[in-house]
Amino acid sequence: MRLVVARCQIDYAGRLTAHLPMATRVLMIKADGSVLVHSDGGSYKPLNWMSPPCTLREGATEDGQVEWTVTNPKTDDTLRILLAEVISDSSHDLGIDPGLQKDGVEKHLQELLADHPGTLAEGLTLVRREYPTAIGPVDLMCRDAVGLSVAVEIKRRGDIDGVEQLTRYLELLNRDPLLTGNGAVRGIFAAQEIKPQARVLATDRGIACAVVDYDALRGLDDPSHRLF
Amino acid sequence: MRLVVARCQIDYAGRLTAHLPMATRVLMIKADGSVLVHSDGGSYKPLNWMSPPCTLREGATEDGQVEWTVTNPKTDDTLRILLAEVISDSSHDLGIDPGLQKDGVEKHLQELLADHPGTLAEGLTLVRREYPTAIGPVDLMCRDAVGLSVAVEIKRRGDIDGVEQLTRYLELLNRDPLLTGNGAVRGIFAAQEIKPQARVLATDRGIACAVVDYDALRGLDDPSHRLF
DNA sequence: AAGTGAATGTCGAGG
DNA sequence: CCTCGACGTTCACTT
Repeated sequence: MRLVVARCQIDYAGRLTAHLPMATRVLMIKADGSVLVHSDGGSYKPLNWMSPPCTLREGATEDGQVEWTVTNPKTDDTLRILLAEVISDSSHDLGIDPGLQKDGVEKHLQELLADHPGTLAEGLTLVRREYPTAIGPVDLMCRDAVGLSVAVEIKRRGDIDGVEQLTRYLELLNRDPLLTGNGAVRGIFAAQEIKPQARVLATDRGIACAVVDYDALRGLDDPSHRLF
Repeated sequence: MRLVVARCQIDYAGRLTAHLPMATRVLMIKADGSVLVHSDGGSYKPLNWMSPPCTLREGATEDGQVEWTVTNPKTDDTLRILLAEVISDSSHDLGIDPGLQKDGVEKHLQELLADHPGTLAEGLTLVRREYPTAIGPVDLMCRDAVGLSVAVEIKRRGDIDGVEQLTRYLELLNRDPLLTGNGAVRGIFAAQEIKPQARVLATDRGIACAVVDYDALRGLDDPSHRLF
């Protein structure tokens, strides 16, 4: 890992072209040759970057300025960095990172709802998770109190895409006589947050919406919240 | 901008929880208090981060180790960094960045196709760009060789979402007698790359697909390619 | 290798 | 302020 603080000007050419005027920035060069250009603001996304695999070639312009050329041989992307003044340049051996452990994403939400389908609708019971169809798996296939099939689509953030997805599933499922024997398959759109447009579209299509409280669900599994 | 190289262990709690075991990493602390944790690999996304607005508080554990606590008062996200060994710690004043100038994204594709609708279908002419409807603007509204209306949806990468979007437009447009006077409004789905699933869905719905060559289109506008 | 869906997405425009 | 769609999306996982 090499860290360079420098006054520089940068040009990128790849899927788009982009230009950064001369200014002081931080250049991070990783062991795999990838390069990140950061300014003192914005969020985690660099102003500009090159993804691996790529190689950095150090050269000079006619007038003696240092110029880096970073190229990705697979995509033909190039990043040209003109260095007007190097303020700091240091290298460090970081070793291999053990990696990030995550908890609390959509998969966990699905697991929790699979364990507690009754929180979505009174009397709902799980038939199976990841119920397979020709166009992909339905998150939860359930049966309601009177024995009708219910397809549940789970999102962390519920927007129109999720409603469209569930609609496609329902169209397909409602062609299956095994599921529709007792009546049409209903849909429930479950998310931690449901956007107004998504709610309107869902309602228009007869799909129920369920806003899920992740912490409350987790509480159901937490021994300290149990009654016995 | 402060750059710290340190052996550290990190815990994040916010929309999810995440943990990074003890290892050597680069910590980037920006002027707005935001923090980025980078390892010597991966791409531009940090292993962990805190977005502004947030504040960094430097403290110590019982056993004397340095501990940083970064908090975002709005979202209640917290990042706890336990520093076992600081290898390097430097600060630099970068000033304000003039910002990035981009060229070559979807807007340009739309401009080029608006100038050359005939490349989408023989005899197609532009009626107007960003044709307004109740559910949003249609990228290009055109008329074909025999006077029928054609709605064009443009994407850089064409996947199912785009087909759904165009379908919604077509449903709405086909209720307008002014447009359907001569016959139903047709749809063209134009993208630099069309995913197989999107193509199948489009075809199933009678929507034509057009793969657009950005460079060739640009060539039509380039004086050096003109015949006269 | 290619496709598909999630993401602590981020970012910017427009209402 | 919120909502929506694009993104050099990136990323992980499946086929």
